[in-house]
This record gives sequence, C-alpha cells and structure tokens, in this order.
Amino acid sequence: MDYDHKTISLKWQKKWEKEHSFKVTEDNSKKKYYCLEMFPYPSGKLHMGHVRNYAIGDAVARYKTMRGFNVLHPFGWDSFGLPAENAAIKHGVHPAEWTYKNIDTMRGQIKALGFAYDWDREVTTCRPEYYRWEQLFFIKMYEKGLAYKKKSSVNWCETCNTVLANEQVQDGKCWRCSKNIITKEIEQWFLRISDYAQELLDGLDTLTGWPERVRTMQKNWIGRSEGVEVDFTIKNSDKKLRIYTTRPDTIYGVTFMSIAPEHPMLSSLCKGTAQEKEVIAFVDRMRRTSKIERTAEGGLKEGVFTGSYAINPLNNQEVPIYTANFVLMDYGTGAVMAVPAHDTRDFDFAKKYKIPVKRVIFKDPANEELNSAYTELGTMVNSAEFDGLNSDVAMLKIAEHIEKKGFGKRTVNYRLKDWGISRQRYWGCPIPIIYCSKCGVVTVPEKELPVVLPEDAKLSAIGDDPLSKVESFVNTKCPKCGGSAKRETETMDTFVESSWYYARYTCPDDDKNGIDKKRADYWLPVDQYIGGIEHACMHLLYARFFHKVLRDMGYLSSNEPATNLLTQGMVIKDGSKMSKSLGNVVDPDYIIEKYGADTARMFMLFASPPEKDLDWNDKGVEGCHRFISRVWRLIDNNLDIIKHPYKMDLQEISSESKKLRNLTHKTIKKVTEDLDAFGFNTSISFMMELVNELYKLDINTLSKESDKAVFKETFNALVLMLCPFAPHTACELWELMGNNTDAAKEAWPAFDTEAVKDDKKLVVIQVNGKLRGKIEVPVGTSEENVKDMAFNEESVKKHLEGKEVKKVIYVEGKLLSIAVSGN
RNA sequence: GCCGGCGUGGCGGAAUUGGUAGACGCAGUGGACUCAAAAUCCACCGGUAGCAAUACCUUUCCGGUUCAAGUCCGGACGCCGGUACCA
Repeated sequence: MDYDHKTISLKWQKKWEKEHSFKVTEDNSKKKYYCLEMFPYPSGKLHMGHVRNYAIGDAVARYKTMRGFNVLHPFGWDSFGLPAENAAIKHGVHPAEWTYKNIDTMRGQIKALGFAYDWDREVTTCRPEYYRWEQLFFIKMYEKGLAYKKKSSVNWCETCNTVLANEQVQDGKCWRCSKNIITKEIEQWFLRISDYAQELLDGLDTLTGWPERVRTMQKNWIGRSEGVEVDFTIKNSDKKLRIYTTRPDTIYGVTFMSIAPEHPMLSSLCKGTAQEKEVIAFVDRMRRTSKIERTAEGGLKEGVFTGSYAINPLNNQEVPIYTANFVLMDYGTGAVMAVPAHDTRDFDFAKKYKIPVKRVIFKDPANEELNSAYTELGTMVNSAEFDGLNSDVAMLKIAEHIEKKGFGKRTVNYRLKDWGISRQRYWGCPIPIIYCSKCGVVTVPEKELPVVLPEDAKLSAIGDDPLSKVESFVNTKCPKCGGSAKRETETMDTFVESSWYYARYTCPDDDKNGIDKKRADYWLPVDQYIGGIEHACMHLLYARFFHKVLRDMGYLSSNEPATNLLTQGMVIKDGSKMSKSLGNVVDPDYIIEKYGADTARMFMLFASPPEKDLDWNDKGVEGCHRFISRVWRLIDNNLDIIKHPYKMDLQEISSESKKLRNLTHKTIKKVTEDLDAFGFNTSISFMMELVNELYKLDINTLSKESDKAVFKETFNALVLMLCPFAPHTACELWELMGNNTDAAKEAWPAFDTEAVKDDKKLVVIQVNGKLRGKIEVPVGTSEENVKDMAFNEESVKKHLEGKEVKKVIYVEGKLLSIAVSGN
C-alpha cells in the first residue's frame, strides 16, 4: 500500500476532533505539564513562522504526553488590534467580521496540521466573555492605585486629528496624509508597573529556565540605577532645581545644568530674561517635532541658555541653566547637572556652546589633555576635602556629605516607565470608567460588566476616537448619583489581553471570577513557553507584571507566569525574512497539499535548531518527505514479520541482531536525550541513521524467532519515536502493525541499559596532536595494553622513529595522545 | 552610539562541552532497475599533490594557552537582532 498522506491525515484529524483526543482535566495522580505557544494575531492566513512555532510546541506536548505527563496544550486568538481597524478603513468591513473570518481560516489551517490542542479551551480575546474579566481586573487595579491617569505625550497628526502609533509614523510624517506630526500632551491611563520594578528585576534570578539573553535584556530594560537627588538653588530666587545623578563624585566638576523642554520650571527661569524669546521658540520647535524624531539615535544635541543660573550647593559656584533636547521629562527629575569633563553627552554639548570644562578626576595627575570625556575611575582633584580619594570612594563619601548637609538624598531609579494603556481606538477592550460631573471618576459596578464594545461604531470615524461618536455608548447614568454621565471612550492596549490569557486557558469556562484559583494553581506556572525573541521585553515583561498583580489580588499563587522559555528564530528565505513585501512567502497550504502535514512539520524541526533562524528550502522539504516515505515502505514491506507475535530470547539472537538491537537502543537513548534539550534536528537525524541501517539489513538472515523479534522491536520503537514529529503517519503505521491502541497515548520507548553497552571501543591515536591511527580495543582493556597496541601500530610507529617520547595521555576508551620531540 | 548574539564544505547544519572536524539532509557525480523518463535502490562526494598508500592545508582573519582548540583567552573584520540620548 502506497503512502497516501492526504487520506491518512484526514482520517486521524477527524478522529482526534470527534474524540476530543487532547482534552485534559486536572488530575492529581499525574504530574502536570503546561505547554504553551504564543497565541497568534488573526491577521489573515497562517505563515511559516506560525507553523514553526506550533510544530515545536506540538512536538514538546506530544513527547511529554508519552512521557506520562498530564499535558495542557491550549490554543486561542489575540484578536483585538490595529490591523482589523485598518482593514475596516481600507475595505469597509467591520473589524469584527474581518477578525472572525480570519480566525475561521486560520483555525482550519491549524487543524490541517494536526496539532494536539485541547480545542475545548479555545480563547478569543475580542469576545465579551474574555474581556469582561480584564475590565474587572482594571477596576481592582484602579481601586488599589495601580491604574491611574496622567498627562503624557503622543504622536499627533493635526490634519487627521488623531493619535498615531509609532508604526503609523513614517519619517516623522503621518502614514495616511503625509503631513508632519507633532507631540501632544493628553491625559491617558497608566498601569503602575514601576511599583513592581524591583520584584520584576529580582524575579529574573529565579527564571533559570529562560534564555540568558532574554534575562539580560529585561534587566537592562528595567534599568535599576542608584544615585543621588540634589537640590540646586536658583540665583536671585528662593526656588530650587532638583536633579538626579548617578555620579555624585563628579559634582565639583559641574559647569552648567540641563533641563527638559517640558520642565515646569522652565518658563519661570527664562521669564524676563534676554533669552526668553529664544527659549520659547526652542520649546515650540521641540513640540513640533515628533517623539520619534526627537529621540532618534545619533540625534543632534542642542539647547539654549535660559538666562538663569543655579548655585552648586557644594562649592557655591554659579552655573548657567540650559534647556536641552536630550533631557527627558519622564526619567529622573527632568533635570541634570552637567559635567562635561566626565560625561560624553555633556562634553559634546559644552564644546558646541563653548562652556568651560572642569576636570575633577584624573587617572594620572600629570597634565592630560582632554579630547573626550573621561568616564572611568580615578583620583579626585578640585573637589575640596575629597581631593586625593579614589573616585569610587568619593562617590560614597560625597553622597553621605550631601545627605548630612541636607542638600539632597540617595535614591534608586528605574528606566522602566509606567505602562500607558490608553488607545484612542475602536477595536479594543473598553476601559470601564464613567465620568460624572458631580462624582468625578467612577468605576463601572461589577454587576454591570462587561462594558460591551458597541457594534455600530461608524466605520468612517474609526481611527479618530470612534467610541466618542457612538452616543448610545457614551451617554450613561452615574452609578453613584444616578445623574447623567459619560463613559470613557478609550480602549486598552492589546498587550493587556496577552498578559493573562495563559491563566484563562486553565479555566476558560469560569464565570464567577475570571480565573478559578484552584484550577489556575494546578496548571500554573506554564512549564514551557515558546515564541519569538521579539517579545523579550514588552510582552514577556507585561505578562510577568500582570501575574504578580493577579497574585496580589488573590487570583493565583505562583510568582511567575512561565518557568521555561524557548525563543525560536525567524523563517528566512533567500537571505531575508519571509514577508509579503519581499514576495518570498511560502504558503503553508501548498506544502500541506503537496507533501502533507507531517512533512511540513518535520522539515520545520529538522532544518535548524529551534532558537536559530530557519532557512527555507523547497528541496529540503522533499528530503523529509523521502524519509517519511522510506519508513512507510520499510514497514509496509515487512508487515508479516512485524505483525507476528514473536518472542525474544536474548541468548538466542545472532550477532547481527545484537548489533541492530544495540543501534536501536542507542537511538532511543539519543533521541530521548536530545528531545529533552529541544534538539529536534539531531533527534530526527538519529532516526534517519537507524532507517538507513535497516535498509542495508538483509531480511532473509532473520531465520530465528528471536531475530525477528529484535527486528519487530526496532519498528515499534521507531514508530513511537516518530509520534511527536509526524503524528498522522506514526498513528497509521502503529495501527497497520496490528496494534489496537492509540500510538499518541503509548508510553515513550525506554532503552535497555544493557543493550546500549558496547563491547569494543575505538581509540584514536594522536602524535603531537595529529591523528596517526585508530585501534579497536575490547572494553576494559588496561591503559598499559592500549599503549602497547598503539606503539606497535605501523601508522603510529613511523611517526615515532628517532624521536623521544615526552608525554603520553590516555583518555579511557577514546584517545591516546603521544607528545614527542626531536626530528 | 550602547546592549545582546553569531561567523564550520556549493547550501541547511553535526561535533559526546577541550579529544577522529564536516553526522544527517539538500545539491552534485557514477552505477543498478527501465524501451525511456520519473520514482526507487547502491556507491562516491572540503581543498591541493599523487595511479595509489599517503602527505600537507582547512572551522572569517591574526596572535596566545594546551599533549590536544570549531570549542578557552586577547585583538581585528564581517553579519544579524534589540534600542527608550536614562543623567
């Protein structure tokens, strides 16, 4: 019977669907294993990156199932977001219609690949059954002070009268009307992730199952720094300007100050001075520049003198105050002391505006010319009583001095900013807030949740705070006083939905609290999370934050969402990332149709290790297809032996069979070990080697029952090992081989520790590091005997003639290295 | 600029963590089967010299440590990813 991938795939997919084969429930008698791939945004059709992600996850889930774990492997849709709205604007389809259509298409594709998902747990984030809980969490966060409103800047297009996402800004211009965009300050909702900065940082040490580079990236992203806040008095005023510095040791080298253009003190600093006009013009120009442009890499450092001076509390020196584009209002205090001698940026700025440079740290006190800022440690000078100290010691002493004198205090700062979640968009989760002219900001009562996204928003208005134009939505009653009130018309960032979906999967039907603590605690944390490296900082940090918030609100008990993380590489074709714009996209449907789901999945795992980028190659796919067909033919041709219940007597088997058994068990051992380490590519290559050997075997030599039993044992193991990679083919073969059990539920084959033992070892002989011979020795041969054999080996002997042996090193059963001298 | 990562045949990639460099697959070459082709099966397949045995070279480049380096250390070059000028 020929290998017919279409019929086989369909047969098993139907069976899995009908029987809910991968449905799981909590079972305390088994060890749980929660395997999760990052859920997709339903953008239209599946791309190869998805196939790769889910092929990896499915191999893990199926393998762990066979290893006896109670495996939770769910799937869902991250279905709120900008592309649905863009489609609405462009094609006039309702975002909901567009989204659900895409979900149906993609679900069909996923099912055609035969992944072992528990479809009874499917979650779709744009449905009220999902987002109502998000609204509840938001309200609880608001009550705890974790959600708050503040003014914050956004990209604003004055022509379209709308907020733009960073990706909608192209070269500082609006992507739709190509007009310049400006920075605008508006009131927005924030989640206080900064409250958890220290815990998020400390937690990284516990995440030993995460890639080191993701932990490093998050650490840098959180960016803890220890420094000092110091108050500088303004000359001719009783006002003080507070700055933050991580380098108090350089404070005697301050020659000017820089403050952000948005700094609240700026207008009073320049008021009535000769510079006032210039400052106002500068601030206005900064406002007219987009956020992106202003903070662009390698951007020009510029600023203007405010006309005011500050007094350095340590030496009473007067220094000019500038406003500069590179000082950011939302980090530290929005003001910095500038030390050009010891800070690169300040150095450039001082050179440009001819501000004096004063050195306070020297490496070598001899006259060193300064061509750039000296940022290293050294000896203190020009720093009053701190002269002569090492700068690292001075850093501490000066900080203490500042605190003692009341000039300021030591503080810890984080780069991590609070998470702005307001979006002036339609296709998102409504923020459950009501504004009442009498009662102010009021939360929607729990029993009135969900605040359902109205379906009748005008598509033409989408992109321009659309909810504000749906009167039936906006106008409501105040839950407190009953008077007329207005709803919040902003929706939440879609990163909010993806911050807790993994918890919802544990109890997707819960209608009491959103998260059923008992079930959540059984399954969480996720044992293996799999997804792209691009989510290293944003999604993965938000999810960690949310997890801790949910824990503190009593919804779950664990501290982190996922114990192990695998970051998979991109799918590349012809040297660049597969993308529609480059026209190098390979359609998964075509591959499934031509070669079958098993081949498509196996190639994804075989072509490269999971963390690395995968180079797509049509011919390579054929290689995997050939392998699967080779296994099929081999079994199909020998079914009469394989189906027969032969008994194995290890005393009876021939030396040929002993060799085969040795190879089989070694293969089981290696495949198992590599699967535990996600070495899918090497696992598959070991199976290929086994199959290559089986093709060389002369079946006619299998005369004894025990030899046939060994042959049969090999196929049993091979087919079971194939399950995580090519489940349809493996299940079909298992059935053909006369088994009436489900291969996917069978126990993973175990290797026989006796069978993997070799009775001979190959010892490699090196002379002065060069390979000069190989000898086969029985296991257990003494070092002396190996040496004797090696020194008598012809190929070795001739390299030793006339030379003095200086050193001989023996690595048991592996290598003998001889070091000689002389010619 | 800063941070993180990578560099092995014509190509994707292996290499027991310092111990035979190039497993496995693709492409290629030769053969078997076939009227022929496809499919399939078998063999070869880093470079130079040689009929051959073999010798020398070879993991981006230069240097170091070691009996032994793709692997460790120092430097250079190249590529990829992240990026919020973080005081």
